Amino acid sequence: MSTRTAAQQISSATGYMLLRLGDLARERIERELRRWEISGKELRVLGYAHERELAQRDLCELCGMDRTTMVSVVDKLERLGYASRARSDVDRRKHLVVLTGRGRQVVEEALAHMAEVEAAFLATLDPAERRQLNDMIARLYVANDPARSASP
Amino acid sequence: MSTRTAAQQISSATGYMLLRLGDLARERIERELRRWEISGKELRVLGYAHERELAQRDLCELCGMDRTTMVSVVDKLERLGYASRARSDVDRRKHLVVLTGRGRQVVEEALAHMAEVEAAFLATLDPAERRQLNDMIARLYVANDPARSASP
DNA sequence: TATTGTTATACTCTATAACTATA
DNA sequence: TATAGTTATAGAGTATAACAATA
Repeated sequence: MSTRTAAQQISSATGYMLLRLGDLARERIERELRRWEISGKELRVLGYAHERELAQRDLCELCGMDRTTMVSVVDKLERLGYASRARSDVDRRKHLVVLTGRGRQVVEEALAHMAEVEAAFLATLDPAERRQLNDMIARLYVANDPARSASP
Repeated sequence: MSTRTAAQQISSATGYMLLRLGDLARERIERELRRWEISGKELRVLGYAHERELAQRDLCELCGMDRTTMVSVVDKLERLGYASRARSDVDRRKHLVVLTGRGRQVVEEALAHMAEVEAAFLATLDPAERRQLNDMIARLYVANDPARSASP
């Protein structure tokens, strides 16, 4: 039997620490992106729309987002002048999300900044540890992603 | 300049992978706790109340939770028969949260189960890697916790 | 008939403000 | 006057259902 209290068992569990560290990373990312008035979710949409012209429906699949949520995301990106909707000539039901020049600039600035923030976040680890961490996280994600293990 | 697309840069960032892995851990934890009809948040409250009789206000501080949120948590724990409120004799404003026998049983069952789930979650890592991961997560949390760096 | 996008609506989670009772 | 707890309410964030336009 354990000599630790229930609260200690919870606080020291790797799974719970992982969850809390993930929250810390999220909070940091969201805070840093405020200077461009966007959330992490919105940056992800901008990132996918940066290279190719994609319909809202495609962005929903890529970002794992509901189509009604996507409507409000694209509304906001239009309001900020980062993107605009363009009806597809091929299929007029589709609204392609096209980044503006400012939108492209925001993606590039934000990604450069996030790389700096990440370096600061990981500064307590040496380069070898950072590689190990990245590798372990990737393996854990693949091993535990319900989407991958869902009956194919 | 980078040869990777913006979307690739986002997806491969350690910070973002960490955030998503944390979400995966949270989803797994919440799913596994459903068999006792509780959330991770509620298990944390049960865990702290397991050893000592604490007032709702104390539990709020320990769990980083608002007092209005705590009211609904304790309401639910009472409804499930896992805890009950007892007015403090010392300070009759305070409601001590006292676990029932069933509540104690739930804490012990749930913690034992979560240890199994965690082992499965980390199964892709060997024991040395698991220790390294735990150590790195703890260091990253301390280094990046806003609560610790907030002007003392 | 199915799909894309939109709107209106509801639901969950959490926090703010106002209140009661105790100190 | 301040604190512990409660209630009512509001605010994000997201999802469901019904609808319009198009295929």
